[in-house]
This record gives sequence, C-alpha cells and structure tokens, in this order.
Amino acid sequence: MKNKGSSCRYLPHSSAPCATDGARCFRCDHRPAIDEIVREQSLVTQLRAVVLPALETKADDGRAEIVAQLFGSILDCSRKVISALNSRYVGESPPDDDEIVDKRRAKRKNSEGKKGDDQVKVKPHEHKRSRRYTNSTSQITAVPHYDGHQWRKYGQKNINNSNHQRSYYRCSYKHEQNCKATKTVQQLDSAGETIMYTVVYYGQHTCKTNMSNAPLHVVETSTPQSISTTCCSDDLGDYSQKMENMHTPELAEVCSDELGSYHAIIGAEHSALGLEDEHMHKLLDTFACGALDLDSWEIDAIVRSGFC
DNA sequence: TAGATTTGACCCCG
DNA sequence: CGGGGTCAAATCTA
Repeated sequence: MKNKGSSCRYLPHSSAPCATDGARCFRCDHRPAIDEIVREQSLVTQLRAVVLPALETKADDGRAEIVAQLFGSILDCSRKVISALNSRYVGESPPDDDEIVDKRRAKRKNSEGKKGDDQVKVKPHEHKRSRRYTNSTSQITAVPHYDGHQWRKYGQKNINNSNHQRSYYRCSYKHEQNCKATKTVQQLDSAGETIMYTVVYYGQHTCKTNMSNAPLHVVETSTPQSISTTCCSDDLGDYSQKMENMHTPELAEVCSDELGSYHAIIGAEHSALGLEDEHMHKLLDTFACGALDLDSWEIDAIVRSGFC
C-alpha cells in the first residue's frame, strides 16, 4: 500500500496521514476487517449447512439449487473482498494462479529445452501452487467437511510443529469441469473437548455444483471460535455497522450487498420452507447463539422440528 | 468394478 | 536443503 503523505483512505474516520516510506501503516492494517469477513464466511457456511439440507428434503423444485448458488456468490464475494484487502495491504495485486502456473510452465519448458531432449525427464507435476501469492481464506471449525461442495482427498502430510497431519482436498469436479478449488484441513492442538480444525480454501469454485447430489449425510456446521462468545441473533446488524466503521465505501457497498443476499436467502428460505416467523427466528437464533457444537444429526433434528 | 482413500515419491519455493 | 503441495500407483470399500 502506498500511503505517502496521504490521508488514510481505508479509515473513513481518519484524516491523519499514514506511515511513509513503505513502512507498514498500522492504521491501515485490515486484519480486523479480514477477521470479520472470515467470521462472516463461517457464519454463511454454517447457515448453508442448515438451510440447504432442509430445502432439499422439503421440496424438489430447484429452489435448493438457486439458494446454493446464492450462498456460493456470497462466499465468492467475501473471498474477493479479502483478496482486495490483501492486495491493497501489500500495495499490489498478486497475479492469479493461472498466470503463475503458466509462467512456471514456460520457465520449465525453457530450461528443459536447453538441457536437450535426451535429458528431459517429462514429469506430470506441472501444476504447482504458489505458496506465496495464492489467495486463500481460512476458517476454524469443528466440522470441516461439509461446506456445500464435494471434495476428494488427494494427500495427507505430517506438518512441522504440529501434532496432527494436514489433509489435502481438491474439488471433485476438478477434471470434469476444470475447477481449481482446493482446501487443506488440519486439526488444531486444542485443549478443549471440541476438536477444532483449520480449513484453508485456495482458489474459487468454477464448477457448477449440483447441490442435490451433495451428500446429505455429512451435513455439518462450521464453528468459528469467535462465534461462541460474540454471536447473537442481531449479529447481522452489528456486522453491518462494523463494516461501515471499518471499511472503504466500496467495501461497505460490497458487504452491504452481501447482507442483502443474506436477507434474501433467509426470506427465500422462509417462504420455501413454509416456516412460521416464530419457527424461523427460533431456528436462526438456535444456530446463531449457542448450538455450535452440535453433531449433524442434532442439527438435522432441530431443522426438522421446525417443520412440525 | 468403479470410485474414493492412502501413501510414498517427486518437485518447487523459500 | 528442508518443508509443503501434488501426483499417481496401490489399496480399500460399497
């Protein structure tokens, strides 16, 4: 971020100049904003895990697919916001994965060409992900597997300074639809009773997921650590206010759109499920306020009880 | 038997 | 050169 002598664009309430000479401007540190967005992603994931199975069991009229797409759009939007913040933070936009891969391919091709054909050892490992530039979003959750997408595990490794292995997943539609989304799941060294995992998502889904084919038996919620102490039913209002206070007008606009989608989805759910107001609010409050360590069957039971 | 998972090896980045 | 990400053969499972 280049802030030489200018007022801080990313702090609406600040007119003071930022740090100069490339030093990191602590006023422009977007980490609180990013943390909030990551938390928002967790909430959306959690909401999706509740809503989609309920929709799919209730009706087969395509609404589940629409709602799934809306959820996907919201999450994509969040990723873009984080990406934008990160790129502003370092002062330049990171090249996308394809660009990196292509450059690396070209580099390898060139070096191979110089070696001569007889020395070229043709290896299939040409799709290497950059560790440095790849945009990623992370979540801490007790149930890392259900997030509305279908994943296939392709690796597992021991990681330094960690007691637990890291698992590597790619989108199940990687080959069919050239979807480049991947994620890693690693258990945290937690002292509590609930086993928590760090889930890091890389890339965005370009696949058209057929949600009706999603495995309903693995419906789970994501459980961000921060939620257990701070989340409540009027969180969206607080969230909106925080966003307004923390971010640029353009980010506020993006986030405002997201909130609009939230309400649209909740409204759509309401009508699609045929829930009474009381039931819907009860349901949302349940998942927003406390039921964060529920197993999938418990969530399912709660959702179903809302129908009766 | 097809699809998913495991696991050792390979490769690149830092 | 070590750590981490990915590949693909072997193995497992429904």
